[in-house]
Amino acid sequence: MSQNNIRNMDEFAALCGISRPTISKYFFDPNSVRQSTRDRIEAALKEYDYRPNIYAMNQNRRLTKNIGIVVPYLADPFFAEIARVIERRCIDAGFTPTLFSSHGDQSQEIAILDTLRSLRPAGVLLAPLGRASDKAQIEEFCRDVPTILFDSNIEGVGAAFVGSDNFSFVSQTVEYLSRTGSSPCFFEMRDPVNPNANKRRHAYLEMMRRLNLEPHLVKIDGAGWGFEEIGRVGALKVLKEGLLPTDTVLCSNDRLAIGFLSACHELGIRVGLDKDCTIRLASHDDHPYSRFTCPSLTTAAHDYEAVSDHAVETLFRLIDAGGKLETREETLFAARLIMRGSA
Amino acid sequence: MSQNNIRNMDEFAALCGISRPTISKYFFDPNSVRQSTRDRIEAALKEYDYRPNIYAMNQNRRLTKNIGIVVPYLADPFFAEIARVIERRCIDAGFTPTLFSSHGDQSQEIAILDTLRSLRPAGVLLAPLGRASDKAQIEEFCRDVPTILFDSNIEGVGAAFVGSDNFSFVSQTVEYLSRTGSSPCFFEMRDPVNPNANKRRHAYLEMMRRLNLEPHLVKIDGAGWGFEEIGRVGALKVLKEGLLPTDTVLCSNDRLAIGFLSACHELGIRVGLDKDCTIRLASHDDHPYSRFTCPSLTTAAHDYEAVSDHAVETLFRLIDAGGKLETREETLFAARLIMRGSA
DNA sequence: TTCATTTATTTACGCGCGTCAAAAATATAT
DNA sequence: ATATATTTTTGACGCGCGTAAATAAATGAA
Repeated sequence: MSQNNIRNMDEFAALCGISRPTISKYFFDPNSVRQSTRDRIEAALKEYDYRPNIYAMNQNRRLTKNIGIVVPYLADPFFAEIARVIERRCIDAGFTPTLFSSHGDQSQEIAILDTLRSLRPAGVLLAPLGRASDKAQIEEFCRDVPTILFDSNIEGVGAAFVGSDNFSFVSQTVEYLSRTGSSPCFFEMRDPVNPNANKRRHAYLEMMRRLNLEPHLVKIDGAGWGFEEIGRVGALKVLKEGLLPTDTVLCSNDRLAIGFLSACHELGIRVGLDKDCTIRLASHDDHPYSRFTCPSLTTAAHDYEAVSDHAVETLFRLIDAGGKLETREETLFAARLIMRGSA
Repeated sequence: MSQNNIRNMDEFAALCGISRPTISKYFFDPNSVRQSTRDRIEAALKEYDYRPNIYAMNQNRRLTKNIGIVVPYLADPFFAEIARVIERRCIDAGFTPTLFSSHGDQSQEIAILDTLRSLRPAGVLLAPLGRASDKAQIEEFCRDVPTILFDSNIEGVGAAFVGSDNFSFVSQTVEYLSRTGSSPCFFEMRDPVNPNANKRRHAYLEMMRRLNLEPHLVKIDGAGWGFEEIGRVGALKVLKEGLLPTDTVLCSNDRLAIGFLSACHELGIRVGLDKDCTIRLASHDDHPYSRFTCPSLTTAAHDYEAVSDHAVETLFRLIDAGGKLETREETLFAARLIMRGSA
């Protein structure tokens, strides 16, 4: 590899002895130039390792190879993991994904949409903040940029939604818990930021009705994205004040459950199925850490791969279709019950 | 806010009745235009909400407002958290950070460096993969782009390094553990990806020497970034085979410790300070989840804020200085011992 | 071989913006 | 009021690249 003095496509074209537009064509699709031309270009590429400026490319392309990925809170390993899988799928398909985190902040989410417009992405995979989102802004963005929503739905917004079927999650955990022991109460935040939480509550109530069991909602206070701490503090209060209506607790999500476990340990309350355990605990999400808690968490697992794959696939279909889909698709994936030590 | 038909700066300038270059100047620094001009521009901004294309801006600016942030593995909450803090600092300082994760993959890390060149960032904050990094490529990148390394050092590469003082971490935990009970063995991966792990081992050996205690290294197998699982499997093996030389275990990092805890629970071994506990466990990093484990982890905490602040600050200084610093600075922050339930 | 047809390449212009040097406007000093 | 110094503004060009239309080359049929 010689000195990498090549600063732009013009210089590289000159070194090849080929006009720049032909080089440009090659980079868009290597098969679109004659084989002999392609060989010459690739020989030159080997010698001087030139790469076109991706942002200059995107400035003028009819359709870029960019994809925007937006998650509400990247410090949540759940989103970190799903982002990782999605990113890989995009790269494998020859796209250039750019990852953004709203960090739980509305103004941040709006700023990201703005940045995304500049990026001129072929498509966007957006997991909105949920309740905290500025619906109107997102709606407007989706009108301009081909967008697939995932994780958290906003009715009628975006070309499609890919997520998990909350009823499937809750029905399996409720059914399992009430079949194998006393019926569960539902442990959740009073004002959940995520719409999935509401769907899960409704699913819980509906399942309890079907099973002819009395439902108990245990609502705890707290705001923000520090769910473990919220769960811990909430559980401490509930446990200390004896407000727990049953010995079986179903948490809305794993992060709350992790906090709940922490509170139990603090109070010397044993959780699980062993003789000396007084509480059974289950939850939803199959958070990356849920198998390492003590005891490990019984939970309903997202089909991470399926959700990621289908979201990406739908986006590619949307891009191929020119940015519009016949009808707005909503795809929900069922959960898989994972029985571990906690219930 | 009227119809947002404004597609570029020209159109916006026409609507203002001001020349485009003046508008451009305004966006670079609102104070650089006359007050009356500024008022007219800002009035127009209110009416038509125009925003310049950030990537087109960066194409030609002498110095952009972009900052690249690269972490080795974003699904690790430690990096997610540090990235979050750094991102915020950059935004607050008027920069546009773009976050990249190498996902533990060398080719991915190299691809990111390539993308970063296209982005023309004013500066880059890079946490390298460590052992898996292509040192030569990173070195070359650092010659072209003002770069601060953080978390994981590469000798002589980059304008500065900001990280944690591993000796401070280990000396505090070793001192505490051996003062309050039997002396610790050191639990770590056989081939750690991260150079900090090596520094920690050396620090452990050195501390044990100083305290005149016999050191014990417990090395476990495993590759990749799934540290919890590696720790769990490794601990299971060690515990089952009775290979643990002492009842006090010091893990190289919290994620391994989380796996260790999980293994103990699986085997019915109680960890902590209570009467019925047979093992004490401590670790390093103050991982976001370490306070929610059961028992909560005694650990040596990074000063996240200080590391983030100083890294960002150093980068700004580097940018102001035109991309070169007098000498390569290495700043290490001391740890803070956090005593919790596990030891 | 010749002419029509297909494919490859080039010319010329555009994208959205930054930036220089020159011109115009304003401020300051006399 | 005039001359000088100091902003502000503008015109012209450039950044690195994409792309339509025009031209040239290669291919194939007769």
